[in-house]
Amino acid sequence: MVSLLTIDFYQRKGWKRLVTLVEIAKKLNLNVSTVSRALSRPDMVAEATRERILETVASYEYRPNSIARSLRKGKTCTLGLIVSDIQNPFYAAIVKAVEGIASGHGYSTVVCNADENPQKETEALHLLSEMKVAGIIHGSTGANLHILQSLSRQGFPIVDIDRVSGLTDADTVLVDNQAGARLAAEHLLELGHTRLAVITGPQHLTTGRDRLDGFRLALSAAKIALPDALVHIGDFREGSGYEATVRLLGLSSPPTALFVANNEMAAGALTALRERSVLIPDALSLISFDDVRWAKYLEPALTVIAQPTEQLGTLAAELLFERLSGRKEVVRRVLQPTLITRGSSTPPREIAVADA
Amino acid sequence: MVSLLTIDFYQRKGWKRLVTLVEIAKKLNLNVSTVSRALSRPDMVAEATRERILETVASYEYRPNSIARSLRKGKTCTLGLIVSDIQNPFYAAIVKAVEGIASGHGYSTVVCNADENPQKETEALHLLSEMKVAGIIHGSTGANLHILQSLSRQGFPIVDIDRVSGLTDADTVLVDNQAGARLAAEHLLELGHTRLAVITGPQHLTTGRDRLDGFRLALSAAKIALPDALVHIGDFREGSGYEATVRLLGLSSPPTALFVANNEMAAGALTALRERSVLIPDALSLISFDDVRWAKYLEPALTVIAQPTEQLGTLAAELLFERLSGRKEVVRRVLQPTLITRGSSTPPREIAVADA
DNA sequence: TTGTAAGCGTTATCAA
DNA sequence: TTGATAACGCTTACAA
Repeated sequence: MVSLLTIDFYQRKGWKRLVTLVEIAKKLNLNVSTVSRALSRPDMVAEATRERILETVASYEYRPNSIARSLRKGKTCTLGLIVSDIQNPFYAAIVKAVEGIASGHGYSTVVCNADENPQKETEALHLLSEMKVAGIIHGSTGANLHILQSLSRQGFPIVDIDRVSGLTDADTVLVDNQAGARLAAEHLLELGHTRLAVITGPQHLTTGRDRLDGFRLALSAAKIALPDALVHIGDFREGSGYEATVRLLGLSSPPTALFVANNEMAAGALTALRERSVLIPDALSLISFDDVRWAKYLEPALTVIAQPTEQLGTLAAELLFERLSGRKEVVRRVLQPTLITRGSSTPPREIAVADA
Repeated sequence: MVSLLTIDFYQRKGWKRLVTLVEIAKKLNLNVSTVSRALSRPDMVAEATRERILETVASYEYRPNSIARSLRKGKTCTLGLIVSDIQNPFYAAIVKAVEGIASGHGYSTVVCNADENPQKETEALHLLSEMKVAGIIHGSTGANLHILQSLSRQGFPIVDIDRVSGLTDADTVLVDNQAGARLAAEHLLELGHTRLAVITGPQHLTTGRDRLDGFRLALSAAKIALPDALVHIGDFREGSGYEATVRLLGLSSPPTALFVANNEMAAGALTALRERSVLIPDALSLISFDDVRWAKYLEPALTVIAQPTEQLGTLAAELLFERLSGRKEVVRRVLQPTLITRGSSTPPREIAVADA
C-alpha cells in the first residue's frame, strides 16, 4: 500500500525517485535539521552521527535540491550570460571564459543567444530575471535599456561586455574599438594607401560606431578623404560583408585597401573577393577585426586587429563576483586591441583587378 | 519602522527589492491564489479583477519566481548540456541548436564545459542533478557511466550526443563515424594513394575508435597496408595534431595522404605542414573530419568529411522533449556524414618534400 | 469567482 | 549536540 502510494505520488510530480533530506532523516531516525547540518556545517554535528549520515547519503546517492536551497536562501548560484551569437568564435571565447570563472566559484552559467534580435534579448532578460540569477553579463543590442534599468533597480548586478548598454550602474568591460580601428587605418596609411574602404557594423551598437569613428578619425588626421561610397554599414553577419564587398568592387575606382569591422563580415568579404578573383594583397589589402583561428591559415594570412577575448570574458565574470561580494563602486575596464600584421596587407600596387 | 524592517529583511536575503505575489495581493486586497490564477489561468478569474491585477503586476514590474514555481511544481524548465569544448565550432553549433530548440519550448539551457576532463564532467553531472534539470544532453567522455546510470535511475532523461556513453536507456544521436572515415579512405584510395596515414582521437571515445576502424576497414578492403607508424592517436586537440604530423613527416618514407579525425587536430596538422613547407596537395593530400568555416578559405581549400552539426543538436533536443512528453521507447538516430571534395586532396605526385 | 491552506525541500532560529 | 518549527514564493485542491 505504502509503496503504491509512493509510486503514484512520484508519477504525479515530475521528479521521480529523488531522495530528499526528509527521507534520509527518516531512515536514520534523525531530524532533517541534523542531516542538513551534517552536510553544510559538518563540525556542528557529532562525529558518529555525521558518519552514519554521510554513509546513508552516499548509499542513496542523495543530492541536495538546489531549487529548494535557493528558495530558502534567497539566492541562486547561477549566472546569466547573453551573447548575440554563440557560434561566432568571438563570443564562444567569452562563453568559455565566463563559464570557467563561474564554475570555479561553484556557479553555473545559463547561456542565452540573442541573435542580434532585441525581441530575443527581451525574452532572455525576462527568463534570467525569473530565474533570479545572481547576476547578468551581456553584450547588449542596446534596445532593452528600460528592462535593464528595471532589473538593476531590482538588485540584479549587471555587467556590460563588449558593448555599452547605457546603464549607469553596470560594470563594463570593453575593448577600445576606436583605437583598434585607428590601428587598422594607420597601418594601411603607413603602407601608402590613399583609397581606403570600410565595412562596419550597425550604428546603434557602440562597436559598429566606434570602429567607424576610429577609422574616420585616423584618415582625417592624415588628410585622406573617406567618400561615402567607400563606407558600408553591415550587420556584423557574413552576408552583409559579402554584399558590401560586391558593391565596393563594382565601383568605377575601387579601393586599394579594405577594413572590415568583424570576423563574420570578413568571411563574407573573402567569399566575394575569391568569387571575383580579386588578388589579395595585390589588388586589395585586407584587414579585419578579430583574430579568429582561420585568419592565420589563409593564403595570404589575414592581417587583423586582435581582441583579448578570453580576458574580456574572464574580467566580466570576475567583476561580477566582486560585485556579488560587496563592491559598490562602478568599474569600467577598457582593454586594448593589437595589430597583427600578416600577408594580406601590403603597399598598394597599381595592378588591375583580374576578370572574374 | 515597517520600512526599516523591510530593508533589513531584504538586505539579509540576497534578493533585494523583488516584488512577490503576496505583495501584489496585499496592494489589491486580494488573495495570493487569485493573483496567481490571474497570471497562469486568466480565464478562471473575473474580467475586472484580472485587469486590476495585470495593471498592478505591470506597474510593479513583477516577474514570477521560477525557483518557487519549480519547487512547487516538482519540475524545472531547464535543460543541461555538457560539451567537451564550447570553443570548438563543432560543439558551438550543437550548443546553438540545442539552445534554439529549448528556448522555443520556453526552456533555458545550462551549458557545461567538460574540457575532455572526466573530473569536470563529474562535477557538471552533479551540478545538473542538483539543479534538477528536466533533462541532460551530453557528449560523454565515457568515464562517468556510473553517475549517468544513477541519474537515469533517478528519472533524469538523458540524451547521448556524438558519442555513446554506454547507457542503455538513453536516446542517442550519432554521426556514422565509421562511414565517414570510410568515405575519407575511399576517396584517397580512388585518387591512387597507397601510403596513407591517420591521426585519430582517444580510443576510449567512440568517435576516436570508429574513425580509426572505418579507415582501417576501407584500407584492408582495398588490400592496402596500414603500418603502425602511420597511425597516430591524438586527443582531438590542436597540439596533438601538430605533434603527430611532425612525427609522420619525420619518417623515412612519409605518407602521401593524411586523414585527420577532427578539425582541431587538423589545425595542428596544418601548422606543422606550413612550418615545414610541405606542399598540399603536391607532397601530401589532406582530408579531415568537420567542415568548419575556414576549411573552404584555405589555399588549397580543405577536403573534409562534413558532419550535420546543427541537425545533431536539433535532433538531440527534440528527442529530449519527446521524452519529456511521454515517449517510452529508446531512440537511436545515426546521421550520415558527407564527403566534400576540395583542393587539398589530389592523386599522389612523386615530388620530394621541400626543405624547411 | 474568490479565499483558505497545505506543501514542494531546504535552511535557520530557537529550545531542549 | 540534536529536535521542532517556521519560513522562502508559488500552485492547487478544496471550501465558501
